[in-house]
Amino acid sequence: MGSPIYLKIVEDIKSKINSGEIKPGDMIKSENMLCDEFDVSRMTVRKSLTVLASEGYIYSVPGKGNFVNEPNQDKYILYFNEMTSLEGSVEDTQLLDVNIIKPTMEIIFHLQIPENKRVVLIRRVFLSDDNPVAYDVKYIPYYRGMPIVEKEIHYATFPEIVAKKKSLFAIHKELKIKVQKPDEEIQDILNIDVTEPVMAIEQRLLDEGNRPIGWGVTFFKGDFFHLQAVSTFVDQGNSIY
Amino acid sequence: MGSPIYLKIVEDIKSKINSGEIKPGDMIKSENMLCDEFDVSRMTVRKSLTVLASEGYIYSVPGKGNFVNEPNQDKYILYFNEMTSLEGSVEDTQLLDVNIIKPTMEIIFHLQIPENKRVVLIRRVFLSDDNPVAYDVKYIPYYRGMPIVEKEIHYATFPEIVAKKKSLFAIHKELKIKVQKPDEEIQDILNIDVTEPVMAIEQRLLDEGNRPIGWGVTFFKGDFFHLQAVSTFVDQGNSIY
DNA sequence: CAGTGGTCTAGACCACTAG
DNA sequence: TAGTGGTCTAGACCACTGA
Repeated sequence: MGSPIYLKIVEDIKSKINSGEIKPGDMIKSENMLCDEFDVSRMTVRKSLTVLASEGYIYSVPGKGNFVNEPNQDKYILYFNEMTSLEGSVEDTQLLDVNIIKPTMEIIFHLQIPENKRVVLIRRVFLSDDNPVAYDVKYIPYYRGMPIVEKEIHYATFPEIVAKKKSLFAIHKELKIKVQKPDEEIQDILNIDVTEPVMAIEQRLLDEGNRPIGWGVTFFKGDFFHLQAVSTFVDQGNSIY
Repeated sequence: MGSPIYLKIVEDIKSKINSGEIKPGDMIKSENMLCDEFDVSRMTVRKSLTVLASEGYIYSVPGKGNFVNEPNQDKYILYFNEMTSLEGSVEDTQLLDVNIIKPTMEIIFHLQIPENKRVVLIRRVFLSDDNPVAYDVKYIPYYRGMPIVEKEIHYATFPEIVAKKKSLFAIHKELKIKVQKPDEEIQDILNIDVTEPVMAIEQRLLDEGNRPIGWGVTFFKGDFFHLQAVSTFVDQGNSIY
């Protein structure tokens, strides 16, 4: 009962959408009509419509009206973190090496750097019960004076490694998720045979200007790993707060 | 230029956050102070703060102030659709069978139904160049008069199958993504041997009241499948529109 | 208590769309 | 031209936090 008027309007319109009374593509009542219907000022109605729009229910076209959105069926929220996404989580991390190398063509492509530019290579193994469960390879463009402190790299996630000073807000990330038959190197490191499938998660980090600042792949032993995702368009309990 | 004042305020605060001038946990200027600073009314300032909050940059605590959020490092947007996520996309679908069956314990668990309730089983194979690339199994609680029309099921996605009449807005979905060694049935259907890894994507559909209304798994041949995800917290070009 | 954010009003002017 | 949404104002009252 204590809930504000604008939320009542939000609920009213949501229920009309959920029940199918108004369908995707339909125009909803105009703002002025809603003002009359609920006997409120236009700003209050607009507050409601802002909420509905930010939750993806409607969109507005200036000069025409507000319209019901197509539900975005294929959109999910995914949580991923190479350090914590493992079942039972990682107990220890083993830093295989940190090296400054000449980039391969693949690395040049992914980091979009000149051929003569050097690259920092970081290789780690994640352990659970003293058994290797993931193998992690990362490439970062090298610049003079870069602080490559083993201790810092040991337990850091990729964005943390790259963004020593930058605000993490500015970093854009892309994941590519694949299954893979382990090659000999991976079989060796993860102590598995060729029939054990591996989840390969490729991470690309980009700065504000969409310039690559890091690229890497983490190979997870299949039986120690899964991802979960949930659809958007969840009525988040009308989270007051 | 032509851009409204409230967007200038948004940009100003965003740049202070991105540059690190104000950091996660910091309180930003109070609304009244921002009114003075930009010489605008409070509603205009609040419009700006609403935008920043909806994009995840800030949150507000009544009686205290507005605070900079921790960037949600681990959150990604994932797009998935069992019919279109395959490389080169599916050219054809083969409906193996549609049956009404007695549920196994696993199905009872996932659909949260009584033991004596019957379940509709749908099995499909997705083909590309006449080769099987995915095997799809779905379970839906059976109710009398349910229209199980083979033609409809042939090319439909899971939510479409379940939500014949309901609005798709009301459906909540969960995905579980795993790699898997193919068992003999899958080897047979996808025409692969045990060394070929398989991506298993489990889908759970829930209605408005979080009651399960569908459960299923799609097994993708590894070399024909990958997923992509991008970080949230993207400055979506300040999409005016 | 003074200060904060949350809600709401009753106006205003603008640019856009469509008949 | 009438109707739509987009922006903005200058107030108001409220509940809440902290000194």
